[in-house]
Amino acid sequence: MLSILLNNTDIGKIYSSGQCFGISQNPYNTNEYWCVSGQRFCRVVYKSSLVSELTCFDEDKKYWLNYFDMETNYSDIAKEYLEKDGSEVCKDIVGLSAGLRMLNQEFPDCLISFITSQRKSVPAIRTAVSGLCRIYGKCYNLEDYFGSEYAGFEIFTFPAQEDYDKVDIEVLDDLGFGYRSLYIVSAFTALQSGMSGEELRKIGYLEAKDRLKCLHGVGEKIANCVALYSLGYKEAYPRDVWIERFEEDYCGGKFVDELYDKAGIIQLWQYYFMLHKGK
DNA sequence: GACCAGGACGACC
DNA sequence: GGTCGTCATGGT
Repeated sequence: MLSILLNNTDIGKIYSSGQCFGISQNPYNTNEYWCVSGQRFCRVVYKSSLVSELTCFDEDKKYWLNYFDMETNYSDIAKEYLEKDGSEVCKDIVGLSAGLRMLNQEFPDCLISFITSQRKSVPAIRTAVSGLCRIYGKCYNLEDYFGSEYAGFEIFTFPAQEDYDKVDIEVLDDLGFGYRSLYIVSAFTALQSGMSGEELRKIGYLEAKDRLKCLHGVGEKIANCVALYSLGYKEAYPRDVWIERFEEDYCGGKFVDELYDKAGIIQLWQYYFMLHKGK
């Protein structure tokens, strides 16, 4: 295990930004978070408003630095936003978003999570996805890697490719997926029969989005979330109910996302602002 | 015990 | 092309 300090990173804000449902908070220590991505996991501890500490396996260091998007300079994007937009509110949005980063998620995790997300609250999405991992993922005892103080703590990774065909619709029903169970099973079938993040990253944003929308339960919004959060298409600008409220309240109806080649990151800030302003 | 949830879909017009 | 009722269940 190795530990690294992540600058300009607030894991608490990342956790409550609605972009990822594979992060859990230690109920006994709310400064401590556990991240699952694919078949990997790590610990991240909140140190201060601009510093978090990552602890992971030595060989996964590069993976997690990319996962937390440490190469991207967010102040450049903020500067462009402030210059082009010019409204009063974008100062508040940029200020509130300090330390918030956009995670580079695994394609399968992201696809399944956001199909689950429709008509569900964020806590309910977390419960359902973590249940899926508990049944079909691999179990790790944290005590083995982080010491005796973690006796009894277990973590479950996302299901691996070779286990996709084991996913059963009745189990999903029991886990509370509701009417989305059928969507999830067919998405796993698509993943197993060749649909991959690698290919979707090659064919361009619009073509990738069209292919995603061919899946049952994937419409414009979810396709945009998957394109943005797991395929690297930062121009994607998912419009959910909160962004529509934002556009109505602060933009006279529409935010001109076409002005920005990384509009999706600005969308993450705006979404976070709508959920946390005045708190 | 209502009420709503980071929407999508099919049936209609 | 647009609108509208329906979808199954967990949180609050």
